[in-house]
Amino acid sequence: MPELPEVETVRRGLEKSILNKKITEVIIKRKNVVKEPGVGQFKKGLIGKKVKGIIRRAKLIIIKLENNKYLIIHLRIAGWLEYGKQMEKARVVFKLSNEKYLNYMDQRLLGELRLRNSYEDLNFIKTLGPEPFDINSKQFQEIITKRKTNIKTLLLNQKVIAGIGNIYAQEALFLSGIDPQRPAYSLSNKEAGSLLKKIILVLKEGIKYGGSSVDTYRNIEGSKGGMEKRLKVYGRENEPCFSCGKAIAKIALAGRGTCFCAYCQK
DNA sequence: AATGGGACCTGCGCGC
DNA sequence: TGCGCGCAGGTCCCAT
Repeated sequence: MPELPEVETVRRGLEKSILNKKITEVIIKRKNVVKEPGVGQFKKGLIGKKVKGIIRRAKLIIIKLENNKYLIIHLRIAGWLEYGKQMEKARVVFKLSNEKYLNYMDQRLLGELRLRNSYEDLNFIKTLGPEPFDINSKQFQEIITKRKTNIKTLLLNQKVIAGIGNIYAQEALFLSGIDPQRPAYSLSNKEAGSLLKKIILVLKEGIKYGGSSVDTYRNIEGSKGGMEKRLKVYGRENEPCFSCGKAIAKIALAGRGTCFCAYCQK
């Protein structure tokens, strides 16, 4: 799924659905998705515990429990969480004290669940860059203008800036009129400032419309997002640019599909 | 130090 | 219809 807006949408949904509910049962159908601890300890640490908080950091959902343990969920590419009835295709099911279920769905089995005593010390989290909302344009300039990689690939590097993925990177670059292939250091201060503004704008728009359901992503209620209809370049190869009308191009950067308008983005 | 490619998985759509 | 291939919202590991 799941880039920052989708994960934030999930976080808000969880806050409404499972906060202060107790986990009464954990059914693990695919034990490989539970990365730590072992499935026995995983269940034992969760069953009978009340949910005390839902945190998002980058693309991670962090569920705080009353025993001060944290359930850390990374949805990776195809994961989502669905609340309500128990689902047949769920990989892990959490039964709650109100007789409802939280289903961990993940067609491709690339997602990860962890139960830990803390989350800040998880290596991935420790090495994350700042949230886009937490930096100003000067800090953003300092981050990107030292780097040689193309700007689009840099935006996907979670250690540089956290939460942006392949959809929103392409959208932000289109909105700021910057060619995704440009070396990061070649951006002027003005361009860097504009890019950060557009990143924040598009992420906020994504949150406002409940995320993008390009493929498997669903919100807590199992519904699609509304943002996928508002995307300007992602998934629009050969379709007309909304600004100039010429065909949207698609190239690969660091192995990832990248759509952009070669006329509007310089 | 930083970059690119492959690996991890499954399922879908496309062309032949 | 059936099959093989390429591709998919993310991140890690390894060789260079």
